[in-house]
Amino acid sequence: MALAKESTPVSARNGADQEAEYRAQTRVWLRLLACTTLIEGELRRRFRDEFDFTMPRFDVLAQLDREPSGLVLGELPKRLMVSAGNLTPIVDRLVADGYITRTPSNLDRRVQIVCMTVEGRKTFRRMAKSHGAWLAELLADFPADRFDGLIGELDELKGAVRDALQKP
Amino acid sequence: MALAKESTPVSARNGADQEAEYRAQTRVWLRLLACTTLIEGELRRRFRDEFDFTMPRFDVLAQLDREPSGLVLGELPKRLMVSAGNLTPIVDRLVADGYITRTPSNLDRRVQIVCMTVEGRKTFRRMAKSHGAWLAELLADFPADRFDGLIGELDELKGAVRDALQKP
DNA sequence: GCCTATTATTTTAAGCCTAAAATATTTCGC
DNA sequence: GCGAAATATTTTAGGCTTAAAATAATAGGC
Repeated sequence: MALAKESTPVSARNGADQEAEYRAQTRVWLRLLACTTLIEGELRRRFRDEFDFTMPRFDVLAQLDREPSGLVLGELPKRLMVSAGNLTPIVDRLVADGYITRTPSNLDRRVQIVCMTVEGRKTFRRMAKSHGAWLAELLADFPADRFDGLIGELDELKGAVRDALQKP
Repeated sequence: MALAKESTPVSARNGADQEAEYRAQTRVWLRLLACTTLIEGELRRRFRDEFDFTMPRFDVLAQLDREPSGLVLGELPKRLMVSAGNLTPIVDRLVADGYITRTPSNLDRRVQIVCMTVEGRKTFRRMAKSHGAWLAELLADFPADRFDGLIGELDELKGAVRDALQKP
């Protein structure tokens, strides 16, 4: 089993092995979920308390910060891995608050371009700095020399899941 | 730096090191979030399509499945790491659907005991089986011999974050 | 040039989630 | 026993999320 990796068909294994792998997979998933929930909850709380802001709003600004000339609105749901309908009210409010602009394209009137304002960029940078510090605080007790290893594992996990989703 | 771990105070490091660690921490967080979002989204989709069910509802049943004699209602928010108010409508619906019962305690009329019904237990077991198979499918391409290592890292990460949250 | 399919976006319906306020009950100091 | 603090739960207000339907505009076949 130790060398079998994913190439061994499930049907070729005995029951005990399969059971053990099921348990390991479930444990990975539960740990992953617990870590994410824990960190996400704390970040959300701080965004709210410190800046009266939400993470989804911050995520939109983070995408636009990297695009000085703005972004086609339809690009946001893809990059943020959320549904398009979801973004409509979030973008609405960011526009109303003056952090971003939304202008229809002249070439294709279905398309809109969203772009950060000067005010938005300033606010974002201030929040991003705190965001980094919060993360540093939350992860301070994890050995720094093992970050890279963990990043590698998570990258591989992400790739494996993506591949599995691609297949059908 | 390689041996410094978390014991080196941030103030004692040079700027480049600190920058590098910030980036590593951010990468860990983004990978963690991406993996969780990816898996969670797919599981949610399948619960919906296959069973017309949601993950929060499944999570409640999963807790009750381990407690043959039921659980004090107030225990659920703690175990599931969600707010109490959140559970009220979820439990309401599970009761309405006949999967669980909710009975006031005779000793303390503030307290309620929730308990899975026979029907609920049957439904849960059927869904849990699929849940395990879905997870196995999604994680099939990740080397089986590295699950334990990843579980260990995630456990440590979770512990580190918990400790950091404890401090103030 | 018209009609259909496609694409971009918004709307709708339903459910999840939190924080904070409200309600109901119990416990405990006195 | 009485009243204040504590505890269990629900309600409320606000925001996020999805899937599916609706709207609007463009592109392409004929």
